[in-house]
Amino acid sequence: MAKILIIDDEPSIVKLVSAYLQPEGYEVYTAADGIAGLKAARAYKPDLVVLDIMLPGIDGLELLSRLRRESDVYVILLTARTEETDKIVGLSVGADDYVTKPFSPRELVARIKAALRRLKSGAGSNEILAFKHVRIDPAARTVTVNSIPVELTAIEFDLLKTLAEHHGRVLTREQLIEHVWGSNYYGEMRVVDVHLGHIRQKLGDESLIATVRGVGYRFEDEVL
Amino acid sequence: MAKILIIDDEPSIVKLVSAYLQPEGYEVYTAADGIAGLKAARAYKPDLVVLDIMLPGIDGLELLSRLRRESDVYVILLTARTEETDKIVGLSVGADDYVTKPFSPRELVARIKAALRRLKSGAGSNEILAFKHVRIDPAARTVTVNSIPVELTAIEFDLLKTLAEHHGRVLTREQLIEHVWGSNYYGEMRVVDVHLGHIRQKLGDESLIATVRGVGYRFEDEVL
DNA sequence: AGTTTATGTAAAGATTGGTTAAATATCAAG
DNA sequence: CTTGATATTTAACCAATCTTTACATAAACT
Repeated sequence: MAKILIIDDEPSIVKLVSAYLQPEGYEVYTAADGIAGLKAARAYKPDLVVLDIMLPGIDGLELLSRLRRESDVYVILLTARTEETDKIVGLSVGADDYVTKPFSPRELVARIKAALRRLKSGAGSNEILAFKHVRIDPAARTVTVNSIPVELTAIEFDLLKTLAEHHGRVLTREQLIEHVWGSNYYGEMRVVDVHLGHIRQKLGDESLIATVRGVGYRFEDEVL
Repeated sequence: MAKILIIDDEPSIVKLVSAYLQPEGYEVYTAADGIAGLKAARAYKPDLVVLDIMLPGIDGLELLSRLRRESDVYVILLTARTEETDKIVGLSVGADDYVTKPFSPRELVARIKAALRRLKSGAGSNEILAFKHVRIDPAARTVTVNSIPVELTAIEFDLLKTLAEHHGRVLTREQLIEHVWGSNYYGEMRVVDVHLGHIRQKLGDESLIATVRGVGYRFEDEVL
């Protein structure tokens, strides 16, 4: 999942924010001063940086402007009060959002999520997928076989949609898990088999999903 | 796509903002003073106006108040500092949002997008929504089921309306909150469940709202 | 045949959503 | 400014459902 870098010298804040982010599945990296922050940003290539404006060594704004020279990463600035000047200067230097201390962790997490969602958008299209008698509508999350609606669970739907989006190509269990579960899944690969069994059962003979022994599964879009 | 009018006498700012907006597919019009701005607004009927408060000729606020007499267009005010007075006066005269200079083009673009998104989907249409036995009148904010009026609270109404406007599509709790509560809500997502429970209770079996487990809710417009 | 890989099934475990009730916020009227 | 009515939000519980694991069986390949 997404990588987040927190640059702040107050351990309590770093701890608090990490505690909120990690359970959500984010990879959280931290740095306690500007130099370390810049290095960490280069090393880990985070998707988002939470940056305290008050830092020992390099000042937060200075760090931000340096960061901007080499990266387009989304930066949320943490400012010490509603010092309006901080806000203005911060935004002019290139911050994407800012949160004033004291802040609610919940709000910060919400902003982070919103930002990442916005960044990621454009991933899965919402086009209707139709093959033979199978029709998949991602917007409505409905599936019909011969115009008869079929009820699928969330995972079953995502699995079928992923296969259909890559119709004609074999997808390994790992690839399917990457798409449907995301990269922080550490369970068995065999889950895929079980859910696929359920999909086949529900779609009947028209499931169009072929097994490629030793490799994975393929959604058949044409007769072979 | 959407039409945006920028009214500002500083060519550098006009250029900068245009440069950010045009690649996004917006039709961008510009005007360098108040008179031209008002004319342009009448001629092009933009969906959104970015208006600098400091203008030669007619002052920005004066222009805004004139504009308001004839149009309901969304206006983002560009103010020269964080003069709180500017903000307050601006909003009281009818601006919908404001950005302080110097600003990050990125932020301005984000706000424009957000505003247009909100306009397009939510408050936009005032058409009566009728499905099966449910009839929703956004202008009067009334709902009837089988011609019998049903009393809904503000949030319940907006929630139902939002779902009906996107009938046939699944909306996540986040999307519903974005529409009904706006983008700066940082409370629990489950609040949606509670209000939905109330709506269902009041509308009875005809609520037409389906739960899509693990995803969100969908307003059913046809039998599947 | 023997090995490997996939399928079907069932039961344990985890999530999710409906519901309720209490806490909090909002608003109008006194 | 209080009060009371109403609306909204939070939190908790529980039932329903989904997900995962495990294992037995079946099929495919060597």
